[in-house]
Amino acid sequence: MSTTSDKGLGGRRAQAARNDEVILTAARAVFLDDPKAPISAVAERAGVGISALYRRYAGKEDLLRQLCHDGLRRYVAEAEAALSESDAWSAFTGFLARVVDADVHSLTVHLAGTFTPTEEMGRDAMRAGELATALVDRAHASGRLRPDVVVPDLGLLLEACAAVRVPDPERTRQLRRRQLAILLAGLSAVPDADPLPGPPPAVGEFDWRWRRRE
Amino acid sequence: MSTTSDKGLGGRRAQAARNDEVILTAARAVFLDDPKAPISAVAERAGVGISALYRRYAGKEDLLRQLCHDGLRRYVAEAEAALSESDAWSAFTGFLARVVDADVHSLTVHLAGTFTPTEEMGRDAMRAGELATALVDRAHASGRLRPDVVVPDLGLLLEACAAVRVPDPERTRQLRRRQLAILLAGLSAVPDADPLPGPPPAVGEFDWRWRRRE
DNA sequence: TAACAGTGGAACGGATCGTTCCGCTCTGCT
DNA sequence: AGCAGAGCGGAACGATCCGTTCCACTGTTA
Repeated sequence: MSTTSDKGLGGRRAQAARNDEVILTAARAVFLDDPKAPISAVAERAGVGISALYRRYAGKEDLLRQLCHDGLRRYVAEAEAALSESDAWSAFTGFLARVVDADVHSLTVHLAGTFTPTEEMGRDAMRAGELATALVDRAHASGRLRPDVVVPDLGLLLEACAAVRVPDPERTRQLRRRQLAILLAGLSAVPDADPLPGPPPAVGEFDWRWRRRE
Repeated sequence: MSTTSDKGLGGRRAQAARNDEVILTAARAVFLDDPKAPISAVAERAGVGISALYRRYAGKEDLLRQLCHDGLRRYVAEAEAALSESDAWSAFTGFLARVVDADVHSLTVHLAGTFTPTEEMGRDAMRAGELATALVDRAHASGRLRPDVVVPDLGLLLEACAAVRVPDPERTRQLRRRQLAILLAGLSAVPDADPLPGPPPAVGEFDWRWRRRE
């Protein structure tokens, strides 16, 4: 089919393959910064023309969906990795730190509602929920997590970290780690703590995010 | 000037005076929900025409500035009230709870950058900073606040609470209170705690929010 | 009853954005 | 060598949205 190998440094084909990644990276950066950024901003950031985008994706919605699904898969992968650790508490905290670092929350929740989800995404989201439950259960069993913490509290926690945002990405990461440390300290079991107030968040309370917006 | 008293139930004058409040309330609700909502959404929510808005404000920017300034004044007022309390820790936590409930953070930070600020706002912002410092200092002195917490951490904390958002306002308030409780537990001094990671946030690190955006 | 403050909402002009389209380049096969 | 076409850049188009202006109308005030 070609005289040069598919992965070789050859001309057009390799350039195209490289663009696949360049475009996805640019899209991630741009849409993390502003979920309703124009598609032209992605092309500009990637240093390619608009048609290079439309050759790969049917439209904006398609690109957004892919990005979101990637984030969801990352979440699932990190959760599975964490569940294979032996220490339940460090699995729990390590998982959260990695998810916060990768900005998975912005990729999933903040992009949700801007496209119609696929069935596979639904399945992955369900799997993510199961894994999160397992992680929280194990943390509870270890006695290090305060008992009145429920699974949906994780969503609130991730939202809180994702809300921290400064122009420099690396500095953003540092500040989020600090925020996470405070939250984890607040989530740690202590002997004579006041119970957390209000009805705890329920799983169904955040489904509205996935319904189509605007 | 009028046969009916200015505050009486008389016709047009009273209607206009009532609209002043109705419009401000609607604007607050709308722009809290979406900082870049169109001005027509405010009119619709208030149940008035667009000209009723333009009679009172020179333009969108003017309205946004007023809203933001009101939020800033509320912040200052709550801080002053808190500083007059005797118990430093309950002053600190009570202040945060009231500011979170009033959604002052969304009114100020999230609206900043959409208008050119006035000098008076600059002065009020400076005063707000001084009051926050006093509140944190007193909390430190009481020994209840962990020593490595700095003043700009308050901004991160408020951001984290403002990020919690569900369709129902009252439920949003409850969930934010829960989030605040977790964060305050994390901010409480405990004997053998790991120090908070990373370089602590600095005051100047968040000025960019007040510079004009887009 | 004349003047007018106050109002609703249509209409306008500018800006933005998703998508299409056309002409060009350079590759890879024959 | 030569050609078909994959891949690409970016101008152009049409739709939408939004801030602001404008005008006709209404009830009140003097």
